[in-house]
Amino acid sequence: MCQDGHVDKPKTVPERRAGALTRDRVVAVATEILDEQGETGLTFRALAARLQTGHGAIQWHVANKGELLGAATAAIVTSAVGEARPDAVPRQAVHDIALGVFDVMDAHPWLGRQLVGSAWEPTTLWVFELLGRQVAKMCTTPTDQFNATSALLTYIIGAGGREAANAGAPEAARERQELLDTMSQFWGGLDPRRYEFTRSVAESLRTHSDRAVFVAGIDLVLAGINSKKTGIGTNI
Amino acid sequence: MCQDGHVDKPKTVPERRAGALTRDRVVAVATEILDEQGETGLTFRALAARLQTGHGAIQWHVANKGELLGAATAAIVTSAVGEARPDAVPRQAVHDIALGVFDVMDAHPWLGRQLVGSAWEPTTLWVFELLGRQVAKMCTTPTDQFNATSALLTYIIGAGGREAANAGAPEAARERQELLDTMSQFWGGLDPRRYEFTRSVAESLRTHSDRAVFVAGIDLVLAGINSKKTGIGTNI
DNA sequence: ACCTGAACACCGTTCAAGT
DNA sequence: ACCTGAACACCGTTCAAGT
Repeated sequence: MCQDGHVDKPKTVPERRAGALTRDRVVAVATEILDEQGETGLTFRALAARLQTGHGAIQWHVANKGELLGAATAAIVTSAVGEARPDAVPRQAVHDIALGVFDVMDAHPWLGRQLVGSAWEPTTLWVFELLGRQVAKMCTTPTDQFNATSALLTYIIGAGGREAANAGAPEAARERQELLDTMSQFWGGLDPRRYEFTRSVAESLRTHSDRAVFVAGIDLVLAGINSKKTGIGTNI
Repeated sequence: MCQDGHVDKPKTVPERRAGALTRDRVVAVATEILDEQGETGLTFRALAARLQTGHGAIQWHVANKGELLGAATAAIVTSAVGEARPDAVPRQAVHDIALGVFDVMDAHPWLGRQLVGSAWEPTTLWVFELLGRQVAKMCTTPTDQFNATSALLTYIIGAGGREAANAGAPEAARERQELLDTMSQFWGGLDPRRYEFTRSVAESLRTHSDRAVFVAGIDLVLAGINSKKTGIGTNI
């Protein structure tokens, strides 16, 4: 297209083609595909097609698919959870961290399963660290701190996994509210003898906000931590 | 081998071969393979080989792999979580349910990922129902009950997913304690400025029991529920 | 009804070969 | 060093054909 005359380009960018193939670019485009088509849509061949190269070339930058998914996960989550504001009270700081992870899991539904599957990868460890600093202000012993932080981490990541499962449900095309209406009606029609509780919360299912329910769970854990500190609620 | 004379067999068992191929048998053998080799080891071909049939035959009984995994999951979990003892206090009953799921996830590491991935399948819904009945004795409004039960379910299933991730870690062959020692040493050697908290709980990691940490998390949520009921701990 | 096995489309990964 | 593309082994699923 462009007529390329003899222009003295500054030698800052030694690119060899329009978009040089770097590991970052591979990961970025992989994230695009993941967001559009989910985990099953991401193949080395689809990735190669979009990057306009052979699929073998990609594997020079990332060894295998697991590494590719891991890198995409790390890039997103790390930038999502920043340092806590130094003046924030522990509860607020934990909210910030938890919701940071939650929102990013909501925006990239494939993230949930990925984070669940990676036990103590650097990304997970960093979230653990950030949560732990706040928990440390609320618990006395290291063991209590370890337990409480583990609980928060397990809950947060578990929520993401379930969010991902919901997003990838049978009819993903259907509207969320329409799906909740159908499910709520199903719950309401269950056998009262076997599903007395589920029936009783059918309306809550219909009107609930995933995010609000998520935060409510965080607050329950935090309240549990706090009640333990004050010595109240230990004998339930 | 056996000489088959004209024996009048009772016509109770119309079996056509030693082990007739039923859906239950397919699921049972699939579970065997899953326990031995994990999710990647379960293929229709491997299953067919062990069942001594063609791999197409299996697909007459179970339509696809998802259904196979779902059936295996349902069979195990349903039998693991029984009805709660009527005389148990809520906390004890929740422990029974939660530990029932945890132990079965621990025995079948592939279960975790499977339960995380199935959002509101009958199996999950049943655990939700059982948990909810106990929570209903501790919370007032349906919304609080819904939120609290969701939190417990998310935590329990999330824990199973992370357990599964740990079991499928790089060197699965290594002993658990050896792996914890290595990890603990790594945590202890982290940069004190970036990982002050993680460093401080390195010893807790080394000596912790997965099951105890799991229960501690359950108790935090329960304490949170209780503190909300008593109106204490709402302002953390 | 239940079972068989060939065939199809697709995948991750490897690797000899290029520049 | 970076990239190419053929080749390999393997998978889930389909389906015409048998009993």
